[in-house]
Amino acid sequence: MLNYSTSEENYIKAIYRLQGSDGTVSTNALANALRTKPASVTDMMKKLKAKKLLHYQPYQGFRLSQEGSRVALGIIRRHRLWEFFLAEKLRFSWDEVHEVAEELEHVSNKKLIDKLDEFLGFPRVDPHGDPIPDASGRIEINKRICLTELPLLQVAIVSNVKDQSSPILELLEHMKIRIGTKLEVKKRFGFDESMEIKIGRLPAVLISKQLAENIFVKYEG
Amino acid sequence: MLNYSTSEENYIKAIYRLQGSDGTVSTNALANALRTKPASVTDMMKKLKAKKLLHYQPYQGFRLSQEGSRVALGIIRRHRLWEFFLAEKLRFSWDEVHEVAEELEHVSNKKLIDKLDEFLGFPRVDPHGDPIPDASGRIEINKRICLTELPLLQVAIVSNVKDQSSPILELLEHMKIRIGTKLEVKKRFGFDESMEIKIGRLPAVLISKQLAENIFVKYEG
DNA sequence: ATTTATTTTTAGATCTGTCTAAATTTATTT
DNA sequence: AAATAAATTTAGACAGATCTAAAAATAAAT
Ligand SMILES: [Mn+2]
Ligand SMILES: [Mn+2]
Ligand SMILES: [Mn+2]
Ligand SMILES: [Mn+2]
Repeated sequence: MLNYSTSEENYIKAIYRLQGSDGTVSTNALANALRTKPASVTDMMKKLKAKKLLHYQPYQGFRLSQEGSRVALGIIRRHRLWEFFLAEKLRFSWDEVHEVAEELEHVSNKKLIDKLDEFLGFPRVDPHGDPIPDASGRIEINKRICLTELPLLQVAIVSNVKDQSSPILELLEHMKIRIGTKLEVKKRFGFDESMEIKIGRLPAVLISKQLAENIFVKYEG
Repeated sequence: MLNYSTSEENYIKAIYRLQGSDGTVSTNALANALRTKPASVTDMMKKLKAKKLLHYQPYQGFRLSQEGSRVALGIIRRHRLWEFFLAEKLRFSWDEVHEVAEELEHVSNKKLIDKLDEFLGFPRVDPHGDPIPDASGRIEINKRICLTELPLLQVAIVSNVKDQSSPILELLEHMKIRIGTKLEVKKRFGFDESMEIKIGRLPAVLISKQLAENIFVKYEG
């Protein structure tokens, strides 16, 4: 269990996110995600390769090694547990937690995190609906579908929101849509790809294509 | 409200501690406290002077400016609030909190700390009995005296323990002495400067000079 | 298959924080 | 008051992380 610098951790986490379920990540994509320059990425890739955290051949992109993925899941665990703590215990709103967790995630004391997990009651998802890896790095990969693909009249539960910024939160709160909300799509309109949805017994409302694209749902409770 | 690096913050905090109530701190003393080298201290002092955080003339030692003290109190506030959180909410023991707080203290988000303070119920002292500065940097300077100077038969309350390591905790727990414990000194023995103390209605016990020197008490409740 | 455009890497610089070894200043002794 | 000792600063080096500008490799277009 070596320790990695804040910078190394930010690179590892970004690669994990970009590579999805086993893709390869390019220098430019990573530089863009981290708001840094391609030359800096190449430098860091050499360092992380030397530490055996990723596979990398010059010009061929990179992907995390098994150890790299393990490290990434540890960072994501810390990030999401802190987000849960901030939202649940300190009453931060949904769009404020990410920024603070971005710093707290780098305090990597195993006991701290495991005790925090226990204190929080072993939460399964963070305030954005993203799953929290457990102490051994296991993460539940529940199959979510985008609201744009949910069959008509099929009841589903909001499990996740892609964009996690302040403006979308404002809209979702106004629409009374949050993680865990049950809803169904009544009708889709081809003209602007807007759709009419019904939440519980509330009157049906219309939501835009842009909003629907950011809402992910799952079946059952 | 500028932001300072972890390194700068560690220097500022150490100077604050060493200078006590307005003394001047020497290069060697600071190097020793931070387990670094005198040359590194001189380098950093130049930087902190340029940022107007301290007064410093070469060869003449240094002391924090008003702004430097303000920054120091902010760091101490964060440190002690996290220590309280770790002990009270995550059930860390007394000697474990410091190390973790040493890292958490550098996450300097004002809202995070003020919300944490509120969540914890605005605690006045950390798990070692040290006072916690409030949101505006005020800190209560309660006059504590060392157990070695407490007059005989004078009841007092344990308010603070100087050494905060694991071995002293073990001994204090065995003796049933903790922050808030009421006790009085029954007798002092010149031979080894040990003393007999009485805690509440428990039978009197003997404690060593070394232990007494690390216990600080205050009068009244 | 060349040429052109894009992506990626290298070369060289800068900034922070640290170190060792040498020089300088201040304090202490004789 | 000199000489010696101790404390402090300077000089020069190095590692981590970043950048700009130039070179090299790969991909796309003609
Ligand atoms: Mn981060
Ligand atoms: Mn999240
Ligand atoms: Mn620290
Ligand atoms: Mn403390």
